[in-house]
Amino acid sequence: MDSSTPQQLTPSQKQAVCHIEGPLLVLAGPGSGKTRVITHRIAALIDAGVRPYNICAITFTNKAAEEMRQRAFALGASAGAHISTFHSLCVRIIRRYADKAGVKSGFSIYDQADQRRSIKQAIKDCRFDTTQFQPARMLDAVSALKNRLIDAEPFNDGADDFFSKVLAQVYLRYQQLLAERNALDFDDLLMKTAFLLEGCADVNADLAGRFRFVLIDEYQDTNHAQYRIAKALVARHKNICATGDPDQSIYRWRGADIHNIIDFESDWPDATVIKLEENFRSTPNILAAADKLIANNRKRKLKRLVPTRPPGPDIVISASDNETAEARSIARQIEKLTDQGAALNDIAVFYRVNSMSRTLEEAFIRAKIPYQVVRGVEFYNRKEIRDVLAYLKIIVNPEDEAALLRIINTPARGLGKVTIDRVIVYARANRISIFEAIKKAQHIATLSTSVRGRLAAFADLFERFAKANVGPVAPLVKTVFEHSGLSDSLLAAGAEGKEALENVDELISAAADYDRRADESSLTDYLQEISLFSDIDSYDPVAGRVALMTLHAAKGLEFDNVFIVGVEEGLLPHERTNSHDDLDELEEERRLFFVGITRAKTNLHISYTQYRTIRGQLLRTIPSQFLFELGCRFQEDSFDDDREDSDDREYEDSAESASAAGFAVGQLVRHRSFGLGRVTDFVDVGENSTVTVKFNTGQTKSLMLKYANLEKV
DNA sequence: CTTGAGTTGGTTTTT
DNA sequence: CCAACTCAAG
Repeated sequence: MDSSTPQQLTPSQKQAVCHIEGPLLVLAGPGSGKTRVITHRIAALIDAGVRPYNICAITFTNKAAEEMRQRAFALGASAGAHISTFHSLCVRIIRRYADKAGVKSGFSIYDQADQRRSIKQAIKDCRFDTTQFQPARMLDAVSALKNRLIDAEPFNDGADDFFSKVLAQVYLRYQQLLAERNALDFDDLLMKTAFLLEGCADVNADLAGRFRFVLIDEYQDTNHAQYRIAKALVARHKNICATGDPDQSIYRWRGADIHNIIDFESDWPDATVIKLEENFRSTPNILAAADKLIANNRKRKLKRLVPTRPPGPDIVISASDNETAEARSIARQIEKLTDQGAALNDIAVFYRVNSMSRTLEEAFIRAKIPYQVVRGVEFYNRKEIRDVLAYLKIIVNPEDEAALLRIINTPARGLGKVTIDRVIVYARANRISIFEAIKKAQHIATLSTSVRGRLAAFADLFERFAKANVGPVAPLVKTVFEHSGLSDSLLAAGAEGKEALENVDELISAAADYDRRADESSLTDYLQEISLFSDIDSYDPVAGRVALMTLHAAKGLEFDNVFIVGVEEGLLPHERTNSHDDLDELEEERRLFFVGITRAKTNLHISYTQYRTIRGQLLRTIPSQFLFELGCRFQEDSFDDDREDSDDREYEDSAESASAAGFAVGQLVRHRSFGLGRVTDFVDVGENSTVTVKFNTGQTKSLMLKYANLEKV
């Protein structure tokens, strides 16, 4: 992604590459060639005689890990260094020391949906009301505790107020449920690993002994658990190299602790700190705006943005009436860019929430602009995919009740709620798993003969799947899909099931990809790998399509042309952040905008609308406070541009009122978007008359009378 | 036991 | 607005 970085390393980059022994913090601003520094450093370590086996590099996403592997390899660093995300590293450690971690190696990794079901179950089991104690809230609380490495028992011991006591019980039960199901959630992966490293001398000796050099990227987004893991890993050799940028910390809400990077120097008193302040990516105007914006944050480590590129085009800030007009306007500008020779790969559109992609997609489809929505987990969240995966999970982990309950009657096979309840009662009474109980269906007195037969057939199905679970994964996925009856039920659904069928085909090809890539295919490994799949992993930078993604997903990327849409109060900063009373949250939203802005190399286009439909309701919106912090002039002609070839009804019927009469200077007028204003100029040239209005918002606009829909007041 | 209509409630960002 | 849930009819 660092294509803009010059060939030669700069002095400070070289310094960061060549520093070998001892703790090192690289404070790297956006576009400073940080990735290059890390890969060069890996190569330099190996040049200096370090065995790749002794190097551990930790990245933020699988994508970044894959890229780093390739880049290090290209620099001549032979394979063998461990390069992965925190979570993948944890899975490997836990699998190796499964006994000590208290799981079986085929453990399931619970994603958000599985976690929700389980916590809800836990709340019910504890006889609490799920409306009073919302599952999502409880899950957040549990997650926060795990991120701080507070396990259920110690938390329970220390719980003194009412809510803590409730939470403690739910937390205990939740952990119990996961243990029964041989499952770990994302936070468990980190917590278990931290406990293994800190509590088991031999595990620690093994890993801290092996990794002589540990490199951690995006250190500003590490949470406390990750911090403790890192600390334990480098305890022996003390060769930690952390890189990051406090100004790009955007994951506070999921436990990231900015103090990890802010306090690095007090944490490691003999640390060397190198700042990479030169920016090789963006034009000076973009950097100036980014710098002015981020200067509004109080909690930061001061760092400059030093431009190295020649000046480029102005940043464009434009307004549209509504999100449809905004999307159309962007489509039009993309067409203009491609006409001028821009590649679609070099164009990206960022937004705050995923739901905003839809309007853009519709506009791009109409304009026939190829695009890709970067949202990887979406695919794995599809019903049909989750169903197939549930079958696969049960093959490696029959105790995974979340998976089992999901598909026991999918497709419908006459095993409804009543039957399942009876099986569960039997299972609990005999202290066996539901899957075991199904196998013993003939002993369950409460069941009819026909139901017993159906349960036996179900158990038999998995008997056969287990036998087929050898070698490559793809053929097994196919077998499961066909023999489970899922295939038939989708075929029976006709046109409705067509898309689902195609998705499953895609899943099978993805599995085949895995088979090709893996040294040794195993279903366990495959399932754990895709559980850790991230949104950005689905991004294909050479696809020849415009990239659409959230601001969060944009981290680490760069594009020649960047559009940031919906920069409005309530959206950015987002209303759910309580940014009114919580300064920290407001600052995080500002950093998010900062990240978006600094992805742009040459053209940056920021837009907001006057009206936006949110959850089906048309709302009046106001420009984000952040816009005024950029120190840029707002483009005043942006509305005209929007409307030029607009085919919206609302503009057409405005023609009558406009043609009715001329406007005198000083006339008070109302515009449906801008509100009240006073006419400062009027050029009467018949049909194409223009009127200049100074609006009460402070903006002055020149408008085509026939489109402006001005109302005399 | 299954299905579909109707209701309710929650509602950002993601490994 | 949408997903998850409830409940009654078949």
